[in-house]
Formats: sequence, structure tokens, C-alpha cells
Amino acid sequence: MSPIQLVQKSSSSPLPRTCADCVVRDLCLPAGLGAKDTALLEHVVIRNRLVERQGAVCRAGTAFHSLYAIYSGFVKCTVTHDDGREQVTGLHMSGELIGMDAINSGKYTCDAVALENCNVCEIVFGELERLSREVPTLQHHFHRIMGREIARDYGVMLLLGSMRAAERIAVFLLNLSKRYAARGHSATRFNLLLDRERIGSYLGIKLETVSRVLSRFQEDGLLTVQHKDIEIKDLARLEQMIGNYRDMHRHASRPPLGMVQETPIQSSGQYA
Amino acid sequence: MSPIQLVQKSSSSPLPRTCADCVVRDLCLPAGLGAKDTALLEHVVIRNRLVERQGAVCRAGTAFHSLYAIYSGFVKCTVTHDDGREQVTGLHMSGELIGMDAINSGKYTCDAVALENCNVCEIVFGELERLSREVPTLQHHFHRIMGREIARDYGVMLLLGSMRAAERIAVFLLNLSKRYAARGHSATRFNLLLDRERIGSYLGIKLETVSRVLSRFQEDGLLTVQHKDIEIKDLARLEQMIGNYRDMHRHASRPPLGMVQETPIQSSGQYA
DNA sequence: CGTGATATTGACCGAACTCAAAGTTGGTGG
DNA sequence: CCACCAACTTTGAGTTCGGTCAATATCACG
Repeated sequence: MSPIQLVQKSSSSPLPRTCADCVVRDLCLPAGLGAKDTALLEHVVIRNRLVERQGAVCRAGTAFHSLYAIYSGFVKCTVTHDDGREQVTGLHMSGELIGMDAINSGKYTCDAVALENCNVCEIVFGELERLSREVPTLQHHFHRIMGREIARDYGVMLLLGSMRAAERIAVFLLNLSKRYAARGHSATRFNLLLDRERIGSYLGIKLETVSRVLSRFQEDGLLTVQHKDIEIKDLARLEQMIGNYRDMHRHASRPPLGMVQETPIQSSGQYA
Repeated sequence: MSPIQLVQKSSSSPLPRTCADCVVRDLCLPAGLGAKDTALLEHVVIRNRLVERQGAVCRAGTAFHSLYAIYSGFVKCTVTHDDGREQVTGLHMSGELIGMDAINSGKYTCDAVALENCNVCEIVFGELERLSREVPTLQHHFHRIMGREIARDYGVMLLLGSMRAAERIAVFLLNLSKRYAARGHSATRFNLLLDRERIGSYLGIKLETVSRVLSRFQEDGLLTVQHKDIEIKDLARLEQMIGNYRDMHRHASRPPLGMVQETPIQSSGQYA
């Protein structure tokens, strides 16, 4: 399998100068706005903040002034416990907003780190509030974005609170698949971007378990994986994994006796 | 230990007729608003929706029109997986808002059930958006409330993703303690309101584990517990449990050899 | 081509789960 | 008022999933 280039490089297309001609407009803050209102966002958005791989979009504990919208690249958000334990709270790709956790306290609670070179837009929060008082559509859409994040969080709680390791990985892969597909990339072949340890941190399991589950999925013909490159061979069967976790530790060659429940997870949830 | 009456009965004080004379005003939506602006909320809030114990404040899947603010009582929110697995996503008490998860999709994603007789205020969301366009303080405060929920969710992810059973319970108890204290109740003696199974569902562990950990905490003199009535005997030591989970399965009579890290969890997080 | 980081795999262990059996409590109705 | 019943809780015994530790294996990169 040759290496996969999934996420568009910031250099692959001309950088947008306005939200109006941004390719991820419909996934982002200006979604649903008319041309006139979109133009007003120019006073709110500071474009083309380039963050190189491993660089920080924002740091936990620092003062909050802006949200960040991802134009290109992939961002990992983590919270860190006093004793050093780290928890990945979200993986974000183009069109998504980060930093909303900071609105209450005025300080970011997460470290947001670029997993590859990123181009992000800074959204000055005070300006966003000002403008959204004048543009009801923008106001409502921003509320929807926050509401979406809350609903996503509840999905993650369900995952962390009541799913087996194999289910968690299946959910994780399917979620990435769906989001890549929504951005015009392949739904079946993509790059994980995270190492096994970070995947584990996000899913509440250890890196060895991640590795073992992926190996098993491969043995079972659900996918092929080589480091961070993954190709899903059987999306349907992967979906059936969820709710059928009991079959995880059986070998594929054995007949899947207990396969009764075939209900996939509610597709609405966006788990990363 | 005699039964404890912790949460004010809706009958114990006259019901407020306006936000201005509501006792939980400063914890709720009108926090920080002047008298004039508070008065404007009358067009937004429909007061005194009584929900009896076991009744629903809202149901997953039903159409979203309003948020709900809790005036009195205690509400449990849950999401349910297709296969029936249930995850408690939050426990909410007076002054808190629920339903924000529904803003995006227009449908509630949670079932919100009253754990005791509740008095809730319905906040018609369209009206709230309308008014918050006119009252910047209200707008910002609402954004803070949503941001607070997101930050809380990240704390729950940390709990579910990287804490041991004993730590989870310690965090849970300390969180309840803090929130009761903030509402003028005892910080050390209160009612859990949830049975062992629901506590477990919230914390991602099984009911037997909840029972065992509570028994052990009692043996160790950290608290006394009888069913849902709990009295914390040693708040400081309970705080030290967090980050010292390795000592969980040792008996108190043994010297706690490994007790080096005494850093409590960041107090900002509100875990329920 | 060597070296350090990452990934895989195996063996073993242990925290939490499962199953099961009492024990306890509160509510209901005789 | 008390007996009974259903629901909840506690506790024990055995199992298992995932963690831990350790030994390779593989890859990226200088």
C-alpha cells in the first residue's frame, strides 16, 4: 500500500481571501449566510494563521479571546490532569470550530495541537458576538455549532462509558470515514494521523490494545492497516461490530454465533 | 443516621413569579443582568412547569423548542444506544440549563428525567435568541453557559477515559459536595438520589463496583453511607484519592506507601 | 546504514465484570 | 400494625478484558 495523501495541503489550492470563496464555507461558521452577511464576517475573522505540525493552536490556561476555525489540516485537543494524565477530547478537521470550552472561564481548558500543517482562521469572539446580534442567521448557526459540540460530547461519553475496546475503535474509524467522506475524501482509505498512543488516549484504552484490535480487524478482513494508513474493506461489517462487541475476541474463522443485533450506532453522532 | 432532606421542596418557599425574585437567579440565565434586562426575560421564560419524580423534562427524539432551567429538584440526563445501553450524561440541579444538545439537530438527544419532584422553567429558545440580540450581557452569559457545559463534558471525558473506579467515585462525590455547598446545603452530608446502577452508568462502571468502592471508602473512614444518604467524613483525604487510585485496593490499616502525589483535580471542572 | 521512535506481539496480571446468593428497605394491603 | 413482596444493596467467587511489562520488529530519518 502506497502512502496516502488525504488532507489537502494548504498549498494545493489558492488560499481563500474571504469566507465567501472558502471551500469549507458550508461546513463552517458562514454556512447558510447570504452573500451580504458573509461579507460582514470579514471584520470577525483573521484568516490564514498557519500552524505547523506539532504547533499549538491554543494552550490550556492561556487567555481566551478567539475561537479558531480549521481551514485545512487536522487538530487534536487534549485536557491534562494535574498528575499528567492526558485525555484527547476531540479531533477536528476542516470547517470545525475549537475553543468554545474557554468561553465560560476566559481561559482555554484544552491544548489544541496541529497534527499536520494547518491553516486556521481566528474568530475574534467579541466581534462574533457583536455581529451575531445583528445577523440572526449567524447567531443561530453559531448556537447550532455549540449545540453540536455538546451533542458530540454526549456521544463520546456513551463511547467511553459503555463500549468495549473493539467497539470504540470501530466507532472511531467509522466516524473518521464519515467525516472524510463529507469533505470529498475517500470514505474507505485514509490516514489516522494519530499514533497508537493518542488513539488510545482518545478512546480510553492503551496503545497495545489499539494495536491488537487493529490487528484483529485486519485478520478478520475488516480492513488493512499499515501504521497510520488504513483501508476499510468492509464498512458494513465494521458497523455491525458496534453492539456486537462480544464477538471481538473470537476468531473470524469461527462462525459468529451470537450475531443477532445488527443495529448500527445512530449515525447522527459525530464522535471525534 | 436519619434521612436527609437536601433539596428544597418546591413547597418550602413561595414560588418566584419573576426571575428578579428567584433564589437561584445568580446561578441561572439572568446572572449578571440588571433589573431592567431581567424584566425582559419574562417574555422568554415560562415558569413553574412542575415535573414529578420519574417524569420527563424532555425526551430524546422529540422536537426542540425550549431549553429548561431547573428551579428546584434534580434532573438526570441520559443518552441511549440503539441496543439499549444507557449512559448518564449529566446530573443537573437548581440554576442549571438543559437541552442545549438539541439546538443543532432540532431534536433532543437526551432523556431528561426528574429524580425528585422538580420545578423547571421553560426557556423558549427562539425568544431567547431574539432577546439576546438586544441584550449583550444576556447573550454573553448564555454563551458562557454553553461553554461551561462543553468544558464540563471534557472533564467527564477525562474521568471516563483515564480514571479508576475509586477515583471516579471520589470525583463524583466531591463534585456533588461542591455543588450542594454552592446552593447553601451541606458539603458533607447529602443524598445521592441515584441508585447504584445509575451512578455506575454515569461513571462508566457497574453497580457492584459502585457498591464495593463505597463500602471500602466507608471501611477506610472516608465517609459513611447508607443507601442514598451519604456523609463525607474526610473531604481532604477523599480529594487525595484522585491521582492516588493505586491505593484503592489496599486496606486503610496498611501504610499508604505510594502517597506522593497529593494534587487534587482541578477545581474548575464541574463533573456532573 | 545505524539509531531512536513507533508498532507489534506474547505472557502474565489485576481491576472490574459477571453471576449468584443473601441481606436490607420501603411500600402495600390484609 | 405487621407480613409480604419487589426493588435495591451488599458481598462472595470465579472469569475476562484490557493493562502491564517485556521482547522483538519495523520504519523514519539523519
